[in-house]
Parts: sequence; C-alpha cells; structure tokens
Amino acid sequence: MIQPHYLCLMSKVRVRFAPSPTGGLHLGGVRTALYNYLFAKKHGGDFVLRIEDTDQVRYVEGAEQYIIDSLSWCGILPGEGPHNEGDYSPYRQSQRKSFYKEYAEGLIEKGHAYYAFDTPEQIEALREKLKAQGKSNLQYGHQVRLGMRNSLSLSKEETQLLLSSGLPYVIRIKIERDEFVSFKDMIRGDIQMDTNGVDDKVLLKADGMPTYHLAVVVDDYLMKISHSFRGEEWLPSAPVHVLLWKYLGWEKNMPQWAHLPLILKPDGNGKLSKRDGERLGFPVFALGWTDPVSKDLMKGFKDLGFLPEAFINMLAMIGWNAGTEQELFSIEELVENFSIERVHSSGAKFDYEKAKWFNHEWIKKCDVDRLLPEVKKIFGEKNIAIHDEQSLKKIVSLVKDRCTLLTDFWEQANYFFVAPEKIETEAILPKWNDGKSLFFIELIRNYSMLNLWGHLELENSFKEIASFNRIKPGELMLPFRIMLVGGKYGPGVFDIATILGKEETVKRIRYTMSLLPGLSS
RNA sequence: GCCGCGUUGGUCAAGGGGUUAAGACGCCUCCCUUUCACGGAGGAAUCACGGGUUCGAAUCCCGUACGUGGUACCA
Repeated sequence: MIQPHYLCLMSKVRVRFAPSPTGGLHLGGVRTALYNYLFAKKHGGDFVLRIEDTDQVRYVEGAEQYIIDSLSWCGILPGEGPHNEGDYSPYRQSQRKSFYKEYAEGLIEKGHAYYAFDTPEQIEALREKLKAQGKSNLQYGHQVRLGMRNSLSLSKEETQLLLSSGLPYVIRIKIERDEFVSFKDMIRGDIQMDTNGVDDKVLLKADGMPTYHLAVVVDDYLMKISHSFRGEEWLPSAPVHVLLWKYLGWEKNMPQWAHLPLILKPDGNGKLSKRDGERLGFPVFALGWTDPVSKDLMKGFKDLGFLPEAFINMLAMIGWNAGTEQELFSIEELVENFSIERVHSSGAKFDYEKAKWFNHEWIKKCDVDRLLPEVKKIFGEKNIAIHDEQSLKKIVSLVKDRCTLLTDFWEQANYFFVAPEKIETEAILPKWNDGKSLFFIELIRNYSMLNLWGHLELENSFKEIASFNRIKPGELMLPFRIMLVGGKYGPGVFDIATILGKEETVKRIRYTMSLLPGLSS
C-alpha cells in the first residue's frame, strides 16, 4: 500500500559541510544532490534545496550562495531563487529552534529522553581517565548514565532546581539495551543492529540548536520527506534515527532510506577529501572554492574546462550504472534511466582520467552552438575579441574532436587569431633545401594572386607548383603546416589556410622563410 | 578495542548456481590520416583466501584477511 504522502514525493538535499569552517561542496555532496534530483524527477516529485545553517556553515561567508551556484551550474537547480523557502518554511535550523525543543521535551515526557547537566569538559576528563586505565572509549549510555548528572540519576526536585538555575544542559535520547533495530535500505536491503553499541546521543545542544540526529527526524517529518538519501557514513547512526521516528510516534511516516556509497581516494586510504585534489592534481569541487582561512583558491571542474553535462554524467556514474553498455547520458536520460536499486553498495575510487574522458566525449557530442559561448569565454580570457562568429564556428567544428577540456581550445585554435610565437624550425631544417625554398617562393607569388581563396583552389595550386618543381606534396605539407601553426599539430592545412585568409597565410610563410636558410647560390 | 558496511583486471564495472567472465578508462600493437587528433581492428590484464553446500560456486553459507565508515554538545 502506498502511503498518501508517498504519492507526493519530495526529496530534499541535505548538503553537508565538513566540521572545519573551510567547507566547500565537494564531489560527494554534489552527487547526493544529483541522485536526489534524479530520483525525485523520475517519480514526479519535488526537489527541494534545504541548506542547514549550523554554526559551522554560518561561519563561512557566502557558503550558501556557493552551494546554490554549484548546483545551478550542474543544471539541477534554477539559478534564480528563491531557495530555502517554500511550503514548509522556515528552512533554516536557527529559525526552527522552537520545534526541536518542543519535540525533545515531548520525548522526555514519554521517558525516551532526559536532561543531562554534565559539561563537555567533565565528559572529556572522564574519557581521558578511562583511556589512561586502558579501558575502551566511554559511551554515554546505559552502562554509565546513572553515574552521571542527569534527570535520570537526580531527583525530580534537583532536576527542576538545576533547570531553573539557568545551568546549561543538553537533552539526550535514552537508548534501551538489548534492543534490535531493523530497517530497510533501498540499496543494501534489510539491516539489523542491536542498540548495545549505540550511546545516548545528544539531541538538543546546550545552545538550543539540535544535533543532526534530531534535526533530520523532525525536519523530515514536518517537511513530509518520503525518501532520504545520504552518505554511507551515516549508516552507523541510522538506528538512532529509526528509534527516534518510533519514539516520536511517527513510525508510519518514516522515509525510505538509501545510504550512498562513498567516493574514495584514487590511491586508497579513505574518503576523498578536498586535500586530495591538491595533492593529486585534480579538482574535487564543481566550482572554485576559496578556503576562508588560508585564502587558497581551489579550482573547480568548471574552471578546469569541464562541461556541466560531462560533470554530472561522470558523477552519476560513480556508484551507479544502467546495467547496459551506455555510458553517455544527458540529464534527461539520467532521469529516465536512474534507479536507486542499481546504486552500488561499495565505495568507488575516483578516476580523474575517466572524468576527462567523459568531457572529451561530451565536447565531441555537443554541437557547435553549445560550445560557442564557452570558447568565446576562453578566448576572452586571453584578450582575444571575436569579430567573425561564422569563422569561429568553423574553427570550433574543426578542432573540437581534439579537445579534452574546454581550455584546450586555446592551444588547439590560438594560431587562428595570433601568429605563433615559436616556429618549430628544427622539424623543417633537416630536410630543407633549395628546391623547397623555390617552391615556397613560388607559392607566395601564386597565393598572392589568387582570386578565389578556398580550400580547393589552395590545394590545387599547391599541388601544381609541387609537381612543376618535382617535389612530392607530402614533403611540403609538414613545412607548410609548421609555417602556419608553429608545430606538428592541428586539422588539415588547407582548412587552416582558408580560414586564415590570403594576407595572413602569405605573411606567415614569409616569416618562417626568413628564419630558414635562403638559396645557396 | 567495539560495532557497521564492503571485496570481479591497475581503475570503474556487467553478470547473482552451468558464460570462451560483457563493456569502459588507462596501457600496448596495427590500420586510416603526407601532422596531431577522431575513427577502426587487435592485445596484455580479473572473480581476496580457506572451508563447506552442490553433479557443478565468481554467484549460496561460514570463517579469515584486507579495505572502509562510525564510535563527539561535527555533519
């Protein structure tokens, strides 16, 4: 039986920041957002961006806008707001403090939670002491809670007194021992854990803000979230959340869970982190991110010349595939083909080479009009203004197959706009002779007088003069190419010369000739 | 330490009792191209280990090893 609210699917992105105030939305976060989006779209639901404004996030200026910009670039969020608004507002945790407190206190009344007055310092000291004795980590749970300062160990009067004295306190969940919690994960199937390893997690912090544990449950309930996707690192605390749904009496409304596999470092040893990007030379953010502390700018996929289409395609394929041989998917095709059941349960190492391959494929696949604004931007950054859009289109279609990154368009096409600075004469010199000198002198004369400047005319003249001078055209192609572009690369020489135009072509031949030995007589 | 999750070529992976164990990236060879790419053909390379169950195990079960995550008034 489908519950009514499941028919009105809503999926929410819970964008997560690293605890340090130097966050940034990295690969794992964007992928979670992407899977949320794909799933919601596929099932006709809504995709809601809800940014948690915990202390850490607020600390980073511009972080919210950065998240919005990142997801907008990926095409899974409209760039224009409003975000963090909607039918279930307010969305900011700081504005929902009263809800969390209300439910936490309700839990205490039902005997599923309690007030605790121990300070973090006291607990820390106890941990240190136990560690010194060689005992395993202290868990604030059923073993020790009666020995601590809380509303379970204290009398009602003492508790009241402490509460009214204004002493800081937290609210902790009371986890019963020897209880089995089982739930279904859409990716992993049935999961069962006992509660003995789970401690009495703090639900409401001393500053009145909820911890993640309380916030997910309360928000998911209030916002009628039907499916909750998050990283695998949350699996160990899932029992706490399931228990909370039960204790709050909302079990029937509990969302379906999916714990996404982790994206791992390419060289092993753990989750991919932002440091790995710097260390191994690839981006880990969609958009560039400036570390608020060190002020270091870490470049994003966008800055390195990735197409958003390629980026999300690549990202979607980390941990999921359609089960067919298809690897290239547009966002629409992803929506159509995505299924949460086909998401893997094991982590995948990130492979930058493969990421680049996706981009290369997408550049080849995209039509010229899609590429044009991107290429213009790249040339703009090099202070090259584009006057003739038609010839730029020709240039783009000529060179796009050999560009892996958008930035490659500069290396592959700059010679159309500026004469090459360095001419690889060393590649011409060994086979250079008077015959070739004569050929090019004649070519200059001939080309200068051509009325029709087209591929066919250029090639015909070239070959005629070659055969008249008894030189194989093949021996002349390479020198000619180097004269025009500076090195041994690029599309067909006559295509290049056609676009370059008469004046520029002749000029470049002349220039290189001046670098080469003249006629020996 | 304890608890959870995982393990198919170097990497990403399909396959979930009988397959010559797909495919992709990367690497190598050749063809095409009088350059570089694109494209095409081919190659090297894999079921972590040990026990079961079974006529038969990469596939199911149990152990071990390894990896990874959690064990915070962080998310």
